[in-house]
Parts: sequence; structure tokens; C-alpha cells
Amino acid sequence: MTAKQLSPQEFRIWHAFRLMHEDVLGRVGRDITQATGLSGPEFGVLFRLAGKGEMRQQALAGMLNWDKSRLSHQLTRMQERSLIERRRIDGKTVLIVLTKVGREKLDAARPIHADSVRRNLLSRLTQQQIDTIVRVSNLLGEVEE
Amino acid sequence: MTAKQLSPQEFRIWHAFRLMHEDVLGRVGRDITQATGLSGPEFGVLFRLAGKGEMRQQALAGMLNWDKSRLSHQLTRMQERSLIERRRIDGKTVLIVLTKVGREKLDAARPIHADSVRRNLLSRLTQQQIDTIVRVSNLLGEVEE
DNA sequence: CGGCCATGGTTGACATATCAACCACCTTAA
DNA sequence: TTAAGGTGGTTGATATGTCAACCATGGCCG
Repeated sequence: MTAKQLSPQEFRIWHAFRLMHEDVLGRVGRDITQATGLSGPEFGVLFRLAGKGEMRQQALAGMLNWDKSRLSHQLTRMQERSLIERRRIDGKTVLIVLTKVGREKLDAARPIHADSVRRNLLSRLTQQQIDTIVRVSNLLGEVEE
Repeated sequence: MTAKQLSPQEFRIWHAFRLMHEDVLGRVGRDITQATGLSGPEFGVLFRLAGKGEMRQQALAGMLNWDKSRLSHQLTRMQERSLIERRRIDGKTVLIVLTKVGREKLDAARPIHADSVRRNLLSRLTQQQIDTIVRVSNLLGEVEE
């Protein structure tokens, strides 16, 4: 049962798995953008940042599960739009700080995001399905032996 | 219970949902690239194409669930790498054809893909979890009223 | 026939993602 | 104290995704 290509059945599962995310992520992202002008990734960054007010870039990357390069590029763009500030602490450490603009946009986006996530994901699933999602996510996140 | 932002619990679910996708897709994509030089999207296109040998761009976009622009750009890059050919049929229709190179690379990638999907997804889930994924995917794919 | 107009496709501009190379600084250990 | 290594960040190149504007053509209707 280890054929050299996926069976139609296996492929259907794979396909479903991909679609699910593109659909939902796409919708939530568009909702946020339409209402506030923030992109999905921008919202993500601001959201984590708001938890602490300011963070070392490192820590931020960890929370987002992004690699440092991806984050650095993203921050550069966000800095140009005055959503965040970079503050060099010592030769190695950079503090990322939420600006006034950033916080305002974030606050505007929060309810949109909450509503959209509920509408497009949470409210459409049973508690059981949600449990499965979370369990599966943890499972798949682990690196295999 | 419709707060203006997500509760930590709700947020955890949302986070898990996103991670699951990025983890698995990332791993499968990297496996394919490493072994064959094809990117994930390239493999996706070739894979569908192989089913029929050739297709109208339109139909291809439908199967992939991509918009026409995305596909057009992708095909342009793939054409430059000789993975596919565009064949203008009448003023409006373009046939996409798998080239020899394209087919070879696809064939090389197939077992890698199958193996990776099984290793990173299928074999790590119970049948029940798989059923849930598929059911949930269908659910979320539908547009709400 | 002659003029809409919907459709299939392309394009340009821009945002995002990924990879590898680089850099400057800190740490540690000789 | 100095050189090797590791760490936090940046950068450039290239691939990918998204949006809106555009364009040519074929179909349809008057």
C-alpha cells in the first residue's frame, strides 16, 4: 500500500487539506483588508506585538513561526508605512515597537478579525471538529523522529 | 459571547489552524524541490495537466482553484523553464500542453510527493481524523448564504 | 450586417515568501 | 586579549500571490 503515487482517494484528502486553508485564510485576510487597509500578515504582526507593546524581533519571529528573514522584510515594509518602529538596543538586539498609527489600525481591525474568524471558521464547526483540528495541528507540528 | 476580539481560547484554535497548513505544505514543498528542482506550485500545475495531457487554461484554473491571473503568471514562468507549452487555438482559447521536460520532471516528482504527503500528513492521522478533515474542508469551502 | 458585451487571457504594479550570503556584534575559551 | 563561533539581523535575488486595468475575440441580438 505504498504505491509510487497517491491514489485518487489519498489525493482527495490532500486536496481538501490545502483548499480548506486557502479558502478560510483568504476570506479572513480579505475581510481585514477591506475594512481597515491592513493586510493579513500585517495584522498578524501587529496583533502579537500588542500583547507586549514591544518585543525583540527574535521573540516576535518565534510567536509567528516565521523565519528571521521573512520577518525582517515584512517589518521593513511596515516601518515604511509607520505601523511599527525599530529601536536598536545594543549591537545585536532590535526592539520592535508599535506606533500610534499601528495601534489604531490594529484596534480597528480586531473586531473585524474576530468576526471573520468566527464566521468563516469557528461557528461552522462542531466542538468535536475543533478539538480534532487542534489535536491534529499539534501532531503535525512536531518534527518526526 | 460575541466579544469584540477573539478570546485566548479562540485565538489558539485560529493559530493551530494556520500552523497546521504552513507546516505540512512547507515540508512537502521542500521535499519536492530538494529532490527534483520543481517548486510546489509547479508540481501542482504539472500534476493536473498530466491527467489530461493538455487542457484549456480555464479548466486548469478551475481544478487548481486559482484565479486566471495567478495561473497566467505561473504558466509564463513555467514556459520559460520549458515545463509547459502554450498553444493558441482560436482567438480566445489557449491550450496548455505538457512538454517532454515537464513530464519527466513530473514523473520524477510523483513518488517523492506521494511519500512526503504520506509521511507528513496521512500516516500521522487516524482514519477518523482524516474523515473530519475532509468533512470540515467541504464545509468551509462552501460560501455562506 | 453592426454593435454590444461577456469571456479568456495578459499585463504591470506591488506585496509577500524563500534562500543563501553577508555582517556586526557578543561569547567563550585558549 | 585575541581569535573562533554562534547569534540576531539585513540584504538581494528570485519566486509567488493579488488586484485592477486592459485587450482581443467570439457570440448574441437588434
